[in-house]
Amino acid sequence: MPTTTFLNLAEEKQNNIIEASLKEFKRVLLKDASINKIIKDANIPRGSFYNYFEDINDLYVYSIGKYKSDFIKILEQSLEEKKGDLIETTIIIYDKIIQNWTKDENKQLIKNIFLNLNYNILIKNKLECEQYNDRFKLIELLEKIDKTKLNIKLEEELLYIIDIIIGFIMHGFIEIFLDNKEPSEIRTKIEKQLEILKRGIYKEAK
Amino acid sequence: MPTTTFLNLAEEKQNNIIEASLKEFKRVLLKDASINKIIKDANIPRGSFYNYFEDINDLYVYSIGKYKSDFIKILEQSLEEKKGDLIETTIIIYDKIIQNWTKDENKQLIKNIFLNLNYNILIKNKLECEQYNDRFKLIELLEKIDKTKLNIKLEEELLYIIDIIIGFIMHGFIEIFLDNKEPSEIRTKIEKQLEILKRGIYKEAK
DNA sequence: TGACAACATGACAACTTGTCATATATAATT
DNA sequence: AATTATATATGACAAGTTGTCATGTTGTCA
Repeated sequence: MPTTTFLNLAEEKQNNIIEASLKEFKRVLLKDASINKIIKDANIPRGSFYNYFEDINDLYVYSIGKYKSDFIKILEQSLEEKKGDLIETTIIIYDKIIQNWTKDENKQLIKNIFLNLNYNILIKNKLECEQYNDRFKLIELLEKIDKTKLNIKLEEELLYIIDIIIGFIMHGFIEIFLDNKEPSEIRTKIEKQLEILKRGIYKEAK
Repeated sequence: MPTTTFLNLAEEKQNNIIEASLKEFKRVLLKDASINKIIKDANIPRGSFYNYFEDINDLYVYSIGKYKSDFIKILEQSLEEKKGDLIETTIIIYDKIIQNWTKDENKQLIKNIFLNLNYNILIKNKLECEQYNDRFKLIELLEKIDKTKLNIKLEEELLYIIDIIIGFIMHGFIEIFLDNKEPSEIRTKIEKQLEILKRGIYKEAK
């Protein structure tokens, strides 16, 4: 998390720093990103950087935040649109994200964000979410899911199912950004995976 | 991949280097690992290192290889033992890996391996597998799975299912190594997820 | 023996990061 | 208005990092 010193900065100066960092995170992977380049580009002295952020990971998680909240917005809209149907929502979310991310000039940045994804970053992110109220938002979202169609016994099973679906989508994006697969091909694959999930993998219910 | 120069080295010298690297990979995450520390510890000159490996990632993937093949062995054994039952095999694999990894002095190293996991590394690994015959092994394994119990239409669906199951297990390990959750608790969770997968999530098959 | 290729070596340039003493601005108190 | 306290700015610096490359050294084959 940035320090209050950073947050008290004039908005323009904050933006300069964020923009400079995104430029760097677009250029190279997080592990190779250079604080030097960022501070030179943003025109701030070295010492100031360390007054604002703990280290480059700290800056990264903060700068990338926008893409996370974009994602959550898309999620909310889609659930609404499909009246709580989990599978249909998944497909439409996929389409919207692809539309948002693959076209524009941000593709390189998004690709790097995916490549940077490791459990280290996920944990840092998770802690941050718990500190803030992201968790509450998640619960609100869960309540919008139409459970009447679902074959679940306990509320917690819903969380497991969502985990599985997120896995499908994430894996799909990886293939698009890294293996340069066609979004349409991956869409088909995800649809098939969802079909499997819908009907179950065992012939007779035990 | 190491150069042939490295592979022609006396076995003891090779081992020295691998051991030194594992010591370093145990100490810190890959992104912070120091080639300097490794070459000093293995007592080889700087230039030699670059005669043997392209960079530290190259060395990492190679050094970690043992754990990967351990995993594949456990997989083969377990499938045999459970006569091809996919779900039962999953559970027993989980138990065996936990037994193998959580006790001994390697826990810190394994933890770091998980933390290092990112799609960057996965891709590097994937390319290596394709180059060698790991892919063939996978196909052999697939043939040992008892498909008579499974509700699948096409062979390729089996691959999707396996992806899902690997997701469960990986996620479980993360929680054990990073959130310090109890292996028994995670076991229960994985069993529940498998149950969901078995029966499907939708009430009526479409 | 000579010639060529394969490998070993460590000095070096060109970076990196995080710290810290010092300077400056802003606010609070006398 | 003068003094004190607090917050912020700054850049030189130590201590590290990596990859390269010219120069040795060794081994093999004609």
